[in-house]
Order: sequence, then structure tokens, then C-alpha cells
Amino acid sequence: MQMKATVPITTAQLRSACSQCNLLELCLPFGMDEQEIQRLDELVGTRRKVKRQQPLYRAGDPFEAIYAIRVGWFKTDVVLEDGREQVTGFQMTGEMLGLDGISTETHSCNAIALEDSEVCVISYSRLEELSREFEGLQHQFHKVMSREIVRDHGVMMLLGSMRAEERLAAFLLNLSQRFTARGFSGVDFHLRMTRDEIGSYLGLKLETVSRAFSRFQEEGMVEVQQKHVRLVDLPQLRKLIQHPVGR
Amino acid sequence: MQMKATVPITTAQLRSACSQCNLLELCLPFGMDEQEIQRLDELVGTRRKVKRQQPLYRAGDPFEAIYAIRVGWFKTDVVLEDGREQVTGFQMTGEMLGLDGISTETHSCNAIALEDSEVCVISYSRLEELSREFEGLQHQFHKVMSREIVRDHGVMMLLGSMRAEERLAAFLLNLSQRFTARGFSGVDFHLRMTRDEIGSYLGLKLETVSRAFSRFQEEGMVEVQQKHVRLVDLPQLRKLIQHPVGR
DNA sequence: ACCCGTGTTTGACGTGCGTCAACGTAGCCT
DNA sequence: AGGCTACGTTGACGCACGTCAAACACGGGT
Repeated sequence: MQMKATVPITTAQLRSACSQCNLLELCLPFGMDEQEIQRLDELVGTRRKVKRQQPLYRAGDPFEAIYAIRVGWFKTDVVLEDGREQVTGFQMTGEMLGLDGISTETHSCNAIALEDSEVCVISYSRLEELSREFEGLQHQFHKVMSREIVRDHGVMMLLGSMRAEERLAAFLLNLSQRFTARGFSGVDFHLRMTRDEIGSYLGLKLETVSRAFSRFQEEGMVEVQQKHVRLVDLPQLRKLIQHPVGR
Repeated sequence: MQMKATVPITTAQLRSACSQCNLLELCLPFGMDEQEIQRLDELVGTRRKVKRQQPLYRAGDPFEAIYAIRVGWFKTDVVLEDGREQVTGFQMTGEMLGLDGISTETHSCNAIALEDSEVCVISYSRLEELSREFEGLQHQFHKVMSREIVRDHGVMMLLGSMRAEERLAAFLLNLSQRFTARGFSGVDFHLRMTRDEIGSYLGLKLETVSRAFSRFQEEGMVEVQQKHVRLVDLPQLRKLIQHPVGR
């Protein structure tokens, strides 16, 4: 059902492969020297465009590659037999998708584009080969996986121990930091996901998310208009997380 | 503060290093051939005993090694500035600890022994070296990391979308399966962790955990006596997860 | 054998978030 | 421009789980 819009790479496009890519410091080749990165261009054989709402992969799909997001946004989610959905993450430019597939050679979650997006397809077997050759690549890849584990622990903290408004504050601050790291405004941005998706990620209902936004607005911490968000008072948001209730 | 009970390996002990270890199929060397595994014995330079309630490592400790549990139980947890603690996992024999440290070269969580335990210390730099040499080791290591990511997604599902009794049922079934995989009884076992720790892991208060246990007992699904648990009706427990409330 | 500290159970009550429902808003199609 | 559809907001109310408190169970140390 899913359109595999896999395009073979042309000579022209190859110039913008890893060695020419401006995502370098966010992506796999970080820490490798120039020469090594040249060799890396072998790694990304193809690109793939994914239209909004379309899956990059689905739970159950055989695992063959991991993906680096070039442009766009994705969500990953897990679905229970009874239909309950849990969003496990939102991924943006320079972030990696598909690591869940390595363990069973089958993807265990869905990756859905939140807007028209494009990814680099990184053959996993090729990646293993090359990372046996290049220490820097190996190390960076391990770091990427480890970072995902650490991130997951943060989400557990959020889901297990924080209250609704703390969760939303943490979520907004996390987005802020990731936008900043990419050279975008960290205080003024556009949400790619719905209230329902945010709610699923944060373990809340969409109404609760909406109400929390409204309260932040009342308190003068945030200006919200639908999907557009302005963080007016970052310190206050940070304080909210560290000093939960009234204390 | 923490006692580094690191013991240099003796010739006698070496015989029970990887090549002689009965955890083979659970641990890193899985999938490697005999010859390769012999070489692996270089990997585990030391063992380390950790007493009950003592840390194997703490958040902030420099990362140098990962650990394979030989005997015993651990919990990992993350602590917020304001003191709130989130247990992120319980690890038993044959499972790996320390993967969180790779990303920043500093551990990001605490690993505490739940009973007197012993781990194999696997030098991380040595592991990277050897896994550049041995494809099987490399692949297995990647699988271990990926498995952790998939597990984490399961916990997010649990914390974000399930109700108290479902969470506890899922937790018990997960323990059951892991005991079974190790040749122990999957229906009759001893919990190493307190209600408080279970609650932290499941995003519940200890009283709620205790009440859920009591309800399971009333319903005839489980027999509980303090830390001793007997799963009397596995199918019913499974049903509880798939068909949450009354539906 | 006793005490003491830690962990567990159970009850009564409170509350944060979920549920249900109505209405508002924005973008898209004709 | 109008109407459809998906998404977002807000209010009233209910309930699952948290909070607080008291009593009980167990194991380790003297």
C-alpha cells in the first residue's frame, strides 16, 4: 500500500550526499575526518520522499535500512491490539529513524510523516560494514543509539512522575532546544503535530493538552495560536519543571 | 564512596569466562562461533561484585565499561533535581547495563543492586575494537541496544496508555517470560523489588500497586504473599491487557 | 526472644485528569 | 463565497488514582 518513492541517486545529487550535507554535525558522520566522510557517500545509496501522513515504515515491515531525516518531521508510534496508540517520539531534521528494527530484523513501530519529508536511506548491512572499517563512524552510530536510550528514559520520567503542565513544559522546552540546535528560533515555532498526538506522546488527553496551553497563555508564559507557539518566558517554563506544584 | 570491588580474573575463573558461560544465548556472544567466542574471553577482563543497595554506577560517573549481569538483580533509575525518582528498568541475569553512558561518555542514570550481585565488566573501548573485528559480535551488540530501545517503547505504551491493573499485569507477564527464558519457573517467583520501586517503574504509587495485587488475588488470578508471587491464571492476565476495562 | 526499622496492606477521603458535549476556527474543495 | 471536514477550545461532571493515616508483617541485630 505504501508508496516506496525510492529514487536512485544521480551524480548531481551525490554531491549533496554526506560530504556536502549541512546536517553533518547532527548526523552520523559527526567526528569523522574529511577523507572518511568522502567514503561515507557510499553509504547513502538512495533518498526517499514521504508525503504527509504516509508511513516511512510500518510495524511488521522487514528491517533493511535506517533513515536520516533530511527535511521534514515524523512521529513514531506503537499500536496495541485494541487500537490504543502511543506516540513514542517526534523526529526532525538530522535525527535518525528505524533503530527499533535492528533487534528483531522487523520494525516494531510505525514511522509516519507529519509533513512532506525526505530521508536518506542508509542500508544497514552497509552501515555495519563501514563501521567495522571506520572507528569514528562506529562510535558515532553507537552514540546515536545510546542517545535514543537516554531520551527514552527522559520520556519515562515525564510519563511516570510529572504532572500535566510539567509534561507540556518539558515538551516545549525540548522542542525549543532542538530548534535552536538547528539554527531556528527556539522561542517561536510551528508545531507539526496535533493536540491529540502531543497528548498521546505525553500520556494525556487532547483536552488536557489544550487546557494546559490555555493556562500557560493566561500566566503569560506562552502565546499560542493553534499550531503556532511563542515561548515568552523560558525561565518560568524551566522553573515549572523543577518546582512542580506550589513548592 | 562506592566500593569498586573489582577482582582481577584468575586462571581458574577464566574458564568460566564467556566461552564457558552458561548465559551464552542471552548475552553478547550469541551468534558467534566457538572459535570467536574463545577470543571473546579477552573482553571480560574483570568481574565485580556489588552488594545489595550498592550502586554499580551512578549518574555522572564517567563511562568506561558496560556490564553483563552474571548473578543478581539491578534497578536503573533517573532522579530529578527536586528528588523525584523514576525507575527506568529492572535487570536480571544475562542482561546488559550501562548502555546509557555511551552517548555522553557519562552515565545518565543510577544502577543499583537489588540483591548481592555479580557482573562481568566489559571494557567499552575493547568491545568497540573487537566488534570491528567480529561481525557477529558487532551485530549482537547492536541488537542488544536496539532491544533496549524497543523495550523502552513498550514501557512508554504502558505509562502513557494503560490503567493501573493493566500495567501491573503487563509487568508480571514480562517477569514471567524473562524467568521462563532463563529456565526458572515463570509462574512462581520472588520479587526482588519493593512495591515502591514497582510503583515508580509503573508510574503508580505503592498503595495503588498493593491494591492491584490484592484485587488480582481476590479475582483468583494471582497468589501474593509479600514478595512471593504465583501466577495462577496467565490467560486471564493476558486478557486483562488486551481488553482493558469491561469491554 | 525481643525490639526496631523497613516494607506492606487497607480504609477514608481528595483531586487531577478523563469523559462527554457543545461550540469555535481554519484550511480546502467546489 | 459557502460549506465541509479536521482540529482546537471550553465547560460541567465523574472517576481512577493519589494522599494521608493507622495497623500489620517480617527479618536482622543484640
